[in-house]
Amino acid sequence: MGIVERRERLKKQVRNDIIATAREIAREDGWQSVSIRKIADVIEYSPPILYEYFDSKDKLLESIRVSGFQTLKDEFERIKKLYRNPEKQLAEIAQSIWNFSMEQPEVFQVMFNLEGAFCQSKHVYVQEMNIKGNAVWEMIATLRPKAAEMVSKTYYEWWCLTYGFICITMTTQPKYAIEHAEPIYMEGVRRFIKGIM
Amino acid sequence: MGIVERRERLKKQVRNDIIATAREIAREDGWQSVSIRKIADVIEYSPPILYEYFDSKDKLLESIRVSGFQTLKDEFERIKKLYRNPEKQLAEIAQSIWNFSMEQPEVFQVMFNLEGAFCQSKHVYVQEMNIKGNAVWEMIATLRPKAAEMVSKTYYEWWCLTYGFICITMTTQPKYAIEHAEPIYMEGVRRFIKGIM
DNA sequence: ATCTATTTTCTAACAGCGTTTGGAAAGCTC
DNA sequence: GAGCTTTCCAAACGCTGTTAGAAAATAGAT
Repeated sequence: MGIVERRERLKKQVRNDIIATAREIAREDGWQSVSIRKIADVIEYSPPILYEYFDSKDKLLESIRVSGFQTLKDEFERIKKLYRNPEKQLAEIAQSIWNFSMEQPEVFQVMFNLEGAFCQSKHVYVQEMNIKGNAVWEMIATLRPKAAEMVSKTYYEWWCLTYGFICITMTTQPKYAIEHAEPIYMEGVRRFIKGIM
Repeated sequence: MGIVERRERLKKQVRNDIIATAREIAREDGWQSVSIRKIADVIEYSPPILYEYFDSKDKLLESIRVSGFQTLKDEFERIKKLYRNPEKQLAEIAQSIWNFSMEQPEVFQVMFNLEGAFCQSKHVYVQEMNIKGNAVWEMIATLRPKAAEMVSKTYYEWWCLTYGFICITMTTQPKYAIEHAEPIYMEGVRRFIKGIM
């Protein structure tokens, strides 16, 4: 009686195809030119079918945004377990965010509404940036005992440093210049970590 | 024979109205909901009229982007003349960028394609961020004599610090939290300046 | 003042977008 | 094979940027 299972497998497959296609188009021509109809064309279905899988285009983007944040969070947890030294942990996290944003720029763009990507649901990063149970916040707190408010401030600065660097590099730099920007970023990160110790 | 002059005045007036209306709508409902038809409605003309003033919607946004960069550049020059101390100059510039971005967020959004604003013309900020004749670059160079390449690196870091801070604050922070973020930013700027002296 | 030429303006349309509706087609159960 | 359910899509709605061509308003000349 594998009929139901086969159906569900197929459903999942199509759902993945939709997301993958959206990202492919975005990667090649930018989020601006991602449309329901184009995705439908590629996955060889009619446009209304997409609404069986996502309530709206916005919800489709939201799901990409959510899984982007999840990917990062998983990375953070992995690093947290892998290294004991918070200094090392933070440097590794910085590196992993950079890599993520350069390897999957289209996801990063959706996560922060960059470069023509536009997804309404703010609640995602409001929740994800929250300090409660946040790996980076805890690392900063471990680095040197301080009042929670001070840690939050430093956390905000960290956030602006890393994401700011990436956001600006992504937005203003041509592709060939990106590898040039990376060491500047990592040096800034190291200086930042040294500065708060 | 003031006929031609009157016509040109009127033309200029309408052009300004178009830009002002676009910005108003953007400020209230976001760039996502700025449309040619809505602008036409407000200025009480039919949609095709806008094409007498701008080749396309993109060119309209481009002109807002250009004048945004021009406003900042003028500010920079003003500050450069007003203060002799490059340390003070940089701090003032940081403050003026912050103020600009918080007072005219819709312009800042167009300048960097944030929050659903999307304008194709990259050449604008490629040119504007260029180090040639750039006030900030020169201030950093004056701060401490270094090789030009080192100055450019520091300039890039400055750029990422300020615009990164603003970009992230604008994208992730609710309105009420922005005044809270400003001192963190300015403190970061001061530390940055101290760090490169 | 009238007629013509020019400029200004708008109506109507095109193609594309996200989304919804109604029903056709296919699959499954009995 | 009949009846029921699920899957799917053609067509349409209202929106978008943009263009073509006709209408209206204006300017200059007679």
